[in-house]
Amino acid sequence: MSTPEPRLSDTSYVVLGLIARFGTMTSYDLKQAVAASVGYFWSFPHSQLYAEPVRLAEVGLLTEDREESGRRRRRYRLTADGRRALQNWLATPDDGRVELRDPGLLQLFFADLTGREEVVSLAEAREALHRDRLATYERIAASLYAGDRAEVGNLTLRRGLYAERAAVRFWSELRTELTEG
Amino acid sequence: MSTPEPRLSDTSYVVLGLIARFGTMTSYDLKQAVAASVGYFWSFPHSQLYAEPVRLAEVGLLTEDREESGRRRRRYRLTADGRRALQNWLATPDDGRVELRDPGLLQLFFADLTGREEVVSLAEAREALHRDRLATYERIAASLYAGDRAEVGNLTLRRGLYAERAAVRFWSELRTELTEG
DNA sequence: GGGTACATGTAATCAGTTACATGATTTA
DNA sequence: TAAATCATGTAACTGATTACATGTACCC
Repeated sequence: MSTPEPRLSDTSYVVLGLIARFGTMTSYDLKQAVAASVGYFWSFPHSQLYAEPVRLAEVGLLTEDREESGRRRRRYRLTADGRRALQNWLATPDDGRVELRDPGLLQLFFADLTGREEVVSLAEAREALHRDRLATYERIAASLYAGDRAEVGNLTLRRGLYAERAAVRFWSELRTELTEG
Repeated sequence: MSTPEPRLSDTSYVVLGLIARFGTMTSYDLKQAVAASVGYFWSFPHSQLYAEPVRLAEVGLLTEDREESGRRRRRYRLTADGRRALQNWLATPDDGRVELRDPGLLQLFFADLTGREEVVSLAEAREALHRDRLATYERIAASLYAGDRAEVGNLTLRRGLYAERAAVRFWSELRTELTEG
């Protein structure tokens, strides 16, 4: 209670969580881990994965331990406070907004300001994009399919599958309606 | 080609698009319009709806015309350049990232660091949230249902319906699996 | 041994958020 | 006529994005 309650963002929790999971990480490790997992639905540039741990170390949620030799990497670990902050966050369902941020949807929202042509190619492009992502997720799922379906690692992936299927359905329906209508 | 190609964000296009649609708008009008439509899937604080048009006016995509009397409101209109910029954007399918930003999903991603209890209440909370939103969208859809299903105004709403249904399915399945498994 | 890609970081800028502030209008 | 709420705006801050910079390893 002595420190003035540092404000933690979702980004902070990504960092804390990954370090909690893997024990010790450099910023580059974080970058890799993000790219291979959360990055699919929660991405940010790697520069944040350098800046954020520094902040977290400043407020005592991480320890920073810099190599003396060669690359002088900074290795981060969780402190007791860090673990507490993380548990605390995990224990209370976040009521933050869920947002489907899709520039394509924004364009569709303004479809009335443009021609049918443009909307058709928008729908085509977006359908293709989501089919791609769906395929990617399905490949990943297949490769994981030794394990239990409800295993945690698979859960966010499953969420991705559902979301992508909905997206494909939407855009392809739209395309059909526009070209056959 | 004389001006140095102002960088336009998605926010810029929301502003340009709404002004294109309605002709003349104050920042407050924008705020209202956003809250009632795009805001559902692309939100930002009202302060940006004051700041952004100022920038757009500076780079010549809007004209600003300030009331002399009483409230001295700024009324914005599209310039020819503004319309061109907008058409231009609409004519090229944006290849920007689609992201499902959901803090709850982030928590789920770190479910391995916590107990089953916490995950259950997370799933319950999220299921409830999405059922709510689904209900809202369904009410809106019902009230619009005089018109054609494929009418543009309804399209982003339909997208919302699909997305919310997928979300409800996901979280309620998860809850079931966790409590019955 | 020169090029290319990976690894690691910093700096500057800019957009987004929070917070504050106050005038106008309605309502109790 | 006081309180509450709507309307309108600005300022300060901070987090995110872009861009730059350079070291190290590997590949041809």
